[in-house]
Amino acid sequence: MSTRIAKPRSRMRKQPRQARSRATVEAIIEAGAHVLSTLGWAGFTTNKVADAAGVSIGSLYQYFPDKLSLVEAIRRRHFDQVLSVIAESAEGDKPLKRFAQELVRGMIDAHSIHPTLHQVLLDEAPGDRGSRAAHASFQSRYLDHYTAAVAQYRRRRKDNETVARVLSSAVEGVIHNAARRDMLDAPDLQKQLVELICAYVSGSGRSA
Amino acid sequence: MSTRIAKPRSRMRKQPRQARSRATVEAIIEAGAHVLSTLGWAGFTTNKVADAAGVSIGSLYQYFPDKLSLVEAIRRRHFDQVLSVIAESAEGDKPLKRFAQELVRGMIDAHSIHPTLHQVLLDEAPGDRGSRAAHASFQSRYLDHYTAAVAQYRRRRKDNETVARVLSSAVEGVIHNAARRDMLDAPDLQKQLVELICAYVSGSGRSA
DNA sequence: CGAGAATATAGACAACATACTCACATTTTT
DNA sequence: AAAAATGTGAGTATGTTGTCTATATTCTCG
Repeated sequence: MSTRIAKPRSRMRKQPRQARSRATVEAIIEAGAHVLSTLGWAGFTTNKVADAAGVSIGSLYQYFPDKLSLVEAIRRRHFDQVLSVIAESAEGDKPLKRFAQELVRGMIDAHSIHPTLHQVLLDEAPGDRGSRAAHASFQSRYLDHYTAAVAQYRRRRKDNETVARVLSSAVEGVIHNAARRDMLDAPDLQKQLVELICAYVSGSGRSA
Repeated sequence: MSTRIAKPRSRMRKQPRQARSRATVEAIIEAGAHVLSTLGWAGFTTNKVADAAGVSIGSLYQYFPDKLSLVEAIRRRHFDQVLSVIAESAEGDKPLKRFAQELVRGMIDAHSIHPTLHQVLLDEAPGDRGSRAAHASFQSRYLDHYTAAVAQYRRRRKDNETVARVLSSAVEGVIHNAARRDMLDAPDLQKQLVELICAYVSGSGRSA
């Protein structure tokens, strides 16, 4: 009934109302992503983030009640970006090879800005109380795209769940490894990753 | 000429001479591996390690000049273990499928004790000045096993380097993902990972 | 065996880093 | 010009690394 906004209080201490403060919040999140990506969770300090964003530490705590809520905002933004990229690569009725190519390209693009952010968010940064659901939802939607693709292209029907999981973690492993070496845009690697996907999905169950 | 021992001074402050202190050092390294695996690099504090090892902080610094030299010792021990496991899975003249099975089994075994230690050591924990060489050497020997296997089983000769890299990072990705979920011993997963390896190595270059 | 040397352990402490607060300054809106 | 929103940065409480000295244990050798 009231005009009160339903946005969670735990996420932000204060809602930014003017354009100026919205820019501040954006700068903090972007700087946070940068610090997290380059220095890892251990090097992710609120003071460094405030510095990198060009704002004072006080301003940071004006909008984020604590460190975790900041990393939560970063996580949310990054996962949304990745999901949309993946989703659009996986829709439609393409032949397997085309799907694999677009998937690989999408994954590489999604990791080009902050190469190690994804892995840091997944492995190092702790998830806070309220984020479990969001995180699980992301993982689930993420896997769904793989499962759908696997179901579409694979001959055998059994173990589609497991196959999707293996495929997604294999792709992530390759992307992650390439990101660590600054090799994300090596064309050899793209080609081989596409081959791996095609070979596994189409060939699985033949030589058993 | 002198009887001075050539062991590096930077690794240990004092060489443990009595059995008691050798046990202490071992306990510290083991506790360190445990803390690193369960709490990650950010939670890896010297006090926690000393506590977990059941020794005082003073004892820890008696043998390790600083935090990095401790993580270095952990790294060395763990990588030696993994390498020996991999090496013995990859020797001999087995058919591809048998090689893949033993490789997968070996990787799973190597990660069963401290499931996430490998990833933490690779991604989170910083390498110190002197360890770059050792680390590179490990990576290189590690890749060599893959490259040898790839060269042995693949039909096409080109891009063996890249194929080995893609394969190893894919395997690591799957293992790592399973470790995070406590699914390392799910038999489905083992089977699918074996299939992935076989499909990629044997099928690569067919549908191009 | 037993005294003194060598080795090992303990934990208080100094120096520093980090998360987060608070009283106040500045800018924008009304 | 009053009020609301935004921005500031020194300051506090807490935790971490690594040192130092006192104490306990083990070894060596007459």
